[in-house]
Amino acid sequence: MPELPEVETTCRMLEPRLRGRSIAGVRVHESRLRQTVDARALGRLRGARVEGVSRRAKYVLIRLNGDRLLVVHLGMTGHLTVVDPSDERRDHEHVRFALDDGMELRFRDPRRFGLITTARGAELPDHPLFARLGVEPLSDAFDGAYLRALGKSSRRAVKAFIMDGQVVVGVGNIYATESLFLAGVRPGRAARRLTRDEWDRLAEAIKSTLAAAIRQCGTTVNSYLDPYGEPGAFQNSLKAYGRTGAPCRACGDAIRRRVIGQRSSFYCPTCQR
DNA sequence: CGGTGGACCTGCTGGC
DNA sequence: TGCCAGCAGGTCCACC
Repeated sequence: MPELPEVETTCRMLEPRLRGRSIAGVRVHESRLRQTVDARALGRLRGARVEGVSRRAKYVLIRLNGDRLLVVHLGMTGHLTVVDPSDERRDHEHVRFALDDGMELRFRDPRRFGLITTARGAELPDHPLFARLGVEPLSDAFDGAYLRALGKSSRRAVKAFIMDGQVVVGVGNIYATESLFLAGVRPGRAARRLTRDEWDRLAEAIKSTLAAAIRQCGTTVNSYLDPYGEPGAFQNSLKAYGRTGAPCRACGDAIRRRVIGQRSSFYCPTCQR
């Protein structure tokens, strides 16, 4: 499900429900996620107080007192919610945290591509999950010059290049597809063939697409739901993703589908060069 | 070294 | 109705 806008939405909605709360108990029902869940490490968080909720790449960082972090990655189908403990536990609700206000934070993930672990804030820069991550696309460090510096000698398809988390984080299949449409660049172009102008347009397209999707609380094409159980709205604004054969909203030509790097890609053969 | 292909999972959809 | 193939928002690792 989740790319940067969905993770950002999840963080923003969790923050007011978690900040100031303490963890009263932890239950792990299924530990076989992307990484095996360390139930003892999670259990040591009992008594910890939530200071805030933030995001790095597609990781949710629940910041706790004492420089501790509860780190959650939603994978493809992960979901965090705060519910009443009397709500019947659903299939695939793998971890539950009792909170001191009587509510419960639950992590649900049918495909189990997500992960949930602990870390120290100070160690994040050297942490194996975080050490090699690229720049945040909404930061000033990310622009056309940055993309070009890394991509100008790469033979990879530009779509695979911008989905590489060591280059820029948070850009998954939907937003890579939409950003390339907005920039007018075909997804299969070799990165090193892009012009300076195209790199500039692509960086700006990534920023504006992600920002617009955050304003719409993310994209729900399959299963994504925010912590209140509500879908996003950006699926109504998609111009290319999932629109095989449908008319391009700009020129009317039929949108095409092509697989690049084992991922479905969609583009307009007229608007994208 | 850069780049690709497969692996990890469950669930849904569409065709027969 | 049942069965099967193909598809799904992510990441990691082995291999060329």
